[in-house]
Amino acid sequence: MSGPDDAAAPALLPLYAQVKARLVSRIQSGDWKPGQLIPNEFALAGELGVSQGTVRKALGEMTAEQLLVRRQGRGTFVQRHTPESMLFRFFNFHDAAGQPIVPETLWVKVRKGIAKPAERTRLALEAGAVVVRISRVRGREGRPFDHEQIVVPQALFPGLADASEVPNTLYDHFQQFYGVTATGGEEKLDAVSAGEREAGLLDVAPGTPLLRLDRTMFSFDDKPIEWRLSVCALGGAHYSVRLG
Amino acid sequence: MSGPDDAAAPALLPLYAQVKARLVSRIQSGDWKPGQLIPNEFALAGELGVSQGTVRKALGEMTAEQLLVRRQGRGTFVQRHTPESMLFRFFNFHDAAGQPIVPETLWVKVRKGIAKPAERTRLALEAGAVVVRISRVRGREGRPFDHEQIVVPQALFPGLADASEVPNTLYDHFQQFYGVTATGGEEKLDAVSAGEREAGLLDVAPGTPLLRLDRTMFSFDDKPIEWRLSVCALGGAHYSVRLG
DNA sequence: CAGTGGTCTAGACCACCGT
DNA sequence: CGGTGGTCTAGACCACTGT
Repeated sequence: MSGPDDAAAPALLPLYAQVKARLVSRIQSGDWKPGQLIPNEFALAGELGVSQGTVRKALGEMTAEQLLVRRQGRGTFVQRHTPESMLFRFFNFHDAAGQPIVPETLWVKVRKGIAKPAERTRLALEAGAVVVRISRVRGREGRPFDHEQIVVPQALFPGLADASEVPNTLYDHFQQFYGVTATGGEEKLDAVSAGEREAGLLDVAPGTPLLRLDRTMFSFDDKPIEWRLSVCALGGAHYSVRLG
Repeated sequence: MSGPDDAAAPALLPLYAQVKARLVSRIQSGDWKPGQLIPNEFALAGELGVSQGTVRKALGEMTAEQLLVRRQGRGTFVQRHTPESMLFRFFNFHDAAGQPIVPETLWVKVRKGIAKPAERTRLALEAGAVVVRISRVRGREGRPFDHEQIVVPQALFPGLADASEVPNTLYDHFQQFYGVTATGGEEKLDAVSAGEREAGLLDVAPGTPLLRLDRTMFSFDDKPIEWRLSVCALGGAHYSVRLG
């Protein structure tokens, strides 16, 4: 309606980017919750004092980043993590036939402790910060597939270490119970030999080649929320990457 | 200018998608060559009988797919593969410090032959088709890093098998000399033990864990243009993946 | 300076959805 | 049917580039 500079926005960004930042912060703050229907384009445009096309551009970028889901005829919703959507996005293993692998948890142990230097670096924590460490073995069809060592800041997930059990899929649990949304991550892969301990956990012979994954997961503003070190006995399965 | 249905287009697609298809085909056919400046938005809009905004949407998608490069104040250009851009896009290895690895070719052998069943499947070839097989060892700082077995259809790259030497970076060479542009690919990773032959080629002990990559590369219309099987002795390096 | 892509607006019509 | 997102248009102004 009025003009390009309206409210208290000292930014030097395009209007649509400022609109996007405002909408993202509404999700980040919990003002808009996962699964919730948000106002339509015209309502947002009127409220923010910009045109509908500008709102559309902001919503389009947020949809591309998987923060929103738009459905013609229904409306725009905040993306809600489900076990299925999380596996599809962040679990890249497929079997020999190309079918996605759905892992089960075979064994899990949760501890609490003071963050070690390596953990502080990965999770951007201050000295003395408390972390929750989850060690678990996951499998497919009852056979062990990978051993994961997961570290998260306790401050983000209070009570996680004391819960009676840890859910099989973590990221949807993080979102639903702690309001922490995983938005992306970085993963580093290499190959290692199974030592005595991994061989026992994964039921393979010592020396078996394993795929090792070193993953850091981020939320909004690239804030680290999880560090995960996995070793996998693939047994005919593989890790899939799309190049583009 | 006129309306939504103008020329001979029996499609049931949005206008911008039809525009995009036409523009892609101009690149695919070689009408527009890599590095070339293409007409501006208004010229294309006038020529195709649509509005500038519609052309913009098509160009935007093509830019997102790395088919075009747009530079404010200069114009829109067909994306040109360079050794650097190809490494950045399709070579995901980084050293322990996180720096991208730039490989050299240490050893290479080129042969010609009739496609085997596995090769026919991967490259969608008919029985009796001729393929070129490239076997090479690449390294960093003179030390062997990976052994690649590359298979391409000879029909796409005539004379490649008879060339005096094979360039270190293939995809830019494919584009520049054969007009074949790699647009994307699929990669499957797993871990294996070094056998006698790989151990010798990569200068490691037999049994050393290696990262194996099985890659199929595609051009326009998802047409397969290359199958590549690599085994890598990482030695502190790693394969990087961005999750999102 | 002229030409290009980048942003922003205002309005129209269509396709789809639930009631 | 009314409401939503999806498409398409026409025009304006800005920011950047090279001459």
